[in-house]
Amino acid sequence: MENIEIGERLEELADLLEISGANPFRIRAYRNAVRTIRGLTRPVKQMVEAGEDLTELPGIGKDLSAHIRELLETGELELLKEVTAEVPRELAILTRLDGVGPKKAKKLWEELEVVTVDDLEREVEAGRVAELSGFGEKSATKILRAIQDHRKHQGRFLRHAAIQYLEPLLDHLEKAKGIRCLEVAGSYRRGKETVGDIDLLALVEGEGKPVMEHFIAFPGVDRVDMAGETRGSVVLRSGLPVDLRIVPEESYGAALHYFTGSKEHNVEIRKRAQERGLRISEYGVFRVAEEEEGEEAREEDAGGPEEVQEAGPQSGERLSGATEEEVFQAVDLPWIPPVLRENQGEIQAAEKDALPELVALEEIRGDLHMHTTWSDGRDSVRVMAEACRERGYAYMAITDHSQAVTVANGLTPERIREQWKEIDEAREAVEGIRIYRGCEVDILKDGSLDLPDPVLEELDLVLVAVHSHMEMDEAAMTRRILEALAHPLVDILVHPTGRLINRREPYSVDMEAVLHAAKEHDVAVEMNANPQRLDLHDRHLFRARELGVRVVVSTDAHRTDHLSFMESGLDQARRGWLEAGDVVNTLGLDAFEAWRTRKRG
DNA sequence: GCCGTTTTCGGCCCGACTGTTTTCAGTCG
Repeated sequence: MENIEIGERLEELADLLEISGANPFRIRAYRNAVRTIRGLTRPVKQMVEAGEDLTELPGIGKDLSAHIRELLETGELELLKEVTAEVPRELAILTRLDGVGPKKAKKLWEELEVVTVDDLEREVEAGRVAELSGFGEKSATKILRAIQDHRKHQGRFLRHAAIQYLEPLLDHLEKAKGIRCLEVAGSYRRGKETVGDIDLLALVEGEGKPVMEHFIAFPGVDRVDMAGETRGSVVLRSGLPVDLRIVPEESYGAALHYFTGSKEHNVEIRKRAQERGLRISEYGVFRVAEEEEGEEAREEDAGGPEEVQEAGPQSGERLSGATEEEVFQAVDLPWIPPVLRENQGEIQAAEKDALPELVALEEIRGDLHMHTTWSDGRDSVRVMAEACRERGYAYMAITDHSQAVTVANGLTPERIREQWKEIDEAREAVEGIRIYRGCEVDILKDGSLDLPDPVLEELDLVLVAVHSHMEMDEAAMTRRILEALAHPLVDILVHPTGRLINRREPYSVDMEAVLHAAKEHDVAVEMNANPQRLDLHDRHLFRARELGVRVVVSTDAHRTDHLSFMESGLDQARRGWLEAGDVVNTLGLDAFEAWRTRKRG
């Protein structure tokens, strides 16, 4: 069983325990464990086989370690069976609906025997939900809307798409009176490949209310979910939910940190604050007042009308919070880049002053994956070369498809030789950039390559990829790819998992084995920057780095404007903690030339 | 259920907003 599946089972367990009313802290413990499992770069299975003690992992103690072992050994979990005997499994799905949490799901089930989303819709329409105590007309309407949203919008938004929907709103908001600063926080700022919603932060001078009114008056707003003094929430016509938070100057850094998240990172930071007698909220960093610490006990003891200072959000002595640096400083840490804030080791690394120096766009010296009119690209070799030179690259590779990819007009040995003439012409015409003859060679079903060795030998750079028979089982697919990696002329494995975000799942392949093979055969793996792909995933990149596998960040451009995908690719690379030294195409021309010819005598 | 410069008990991040309530529970991020 893989980490993902272990995480799913434990999460389901947590959901169901929550509905059944278990101790909230116990539930939190399960969720913490799920996070730990999901954040691991190695299969738990492997750790257990190697005799490692799982209780060494954060948030995993005796019980959870036993649960995980049970899942690995039997594929099942006794506790989960016991809980599902009491609470139907499907109820966990209901809590994914906006506005429906564990308490409401339980009530709907107990009072109306609602189990599925369809049941719920029927009961709402029959008017029975509105009659339940604790519910009402508004709740019922909200649930109905949540059901529609749930059906319409299963997946998250591609980051790339979200910013396009968002830009007109940003233009609109900047015209609001009193706005001094506007920033996108949330998972967008952390560089995530997809976003569920957009969190906007506005620094406002004076009253926040007019800004909130301006926000909800944006013509592209489809509906307003809420609009308070400091927080508002709308859904745009594109379906993109947008939250706006309005904060004063002295809180700006604390708010930016808080609304950037991740939630898990924030929890850790706040725990650290607590250990230091501080309280961090979106308002700033505060020293916890004496009265506050002993508050509970005092209330019980005295019980009188005595005036006790309210423990409001801004009580206690404000220490800082205007900048993010101040927030980190309060808990004795250096500023941590947003892309790392996932509580996956960045806090420990920051403590030891060992944060990575993340790879930057200025360090990229070439793009090694792109298509032209010779296969399925829009632009000619020469036009692509000029565009790459325009970006300041020192080198580039033309890598059209090979013959097996017929839908993309892949190149036969004869046609690729013709293409080389055109590449020669471009070399003459476009100065100041080295143009390599490459090819994205198909990995055939049996793991052999789609072009004969004599052709491969004449290429400057050999990329390999899977484009067909993606339904193979994991063992077969892994064998197929390992076979290709072992070929002595292969340089780069491109889009290694084949996923298309929200559209096609990765093919089943043992990525751990692939990365080990890449290391063994000195093959680089690609971070494909196409926004639909972003393949490899950040966890795999992290693992590649751990194993010392080289990574290439390339765009897979099919036209000149796709060359700008490099930016999104680097976001993903940074989320995988990559430094320039991990990325082959940061090498200068000479060093890259040395790498490129490492296998070519 | 986990964890420990509070170490085997007693804690566990913090606040906004809504709807259904008469002072707050539930949900969300």
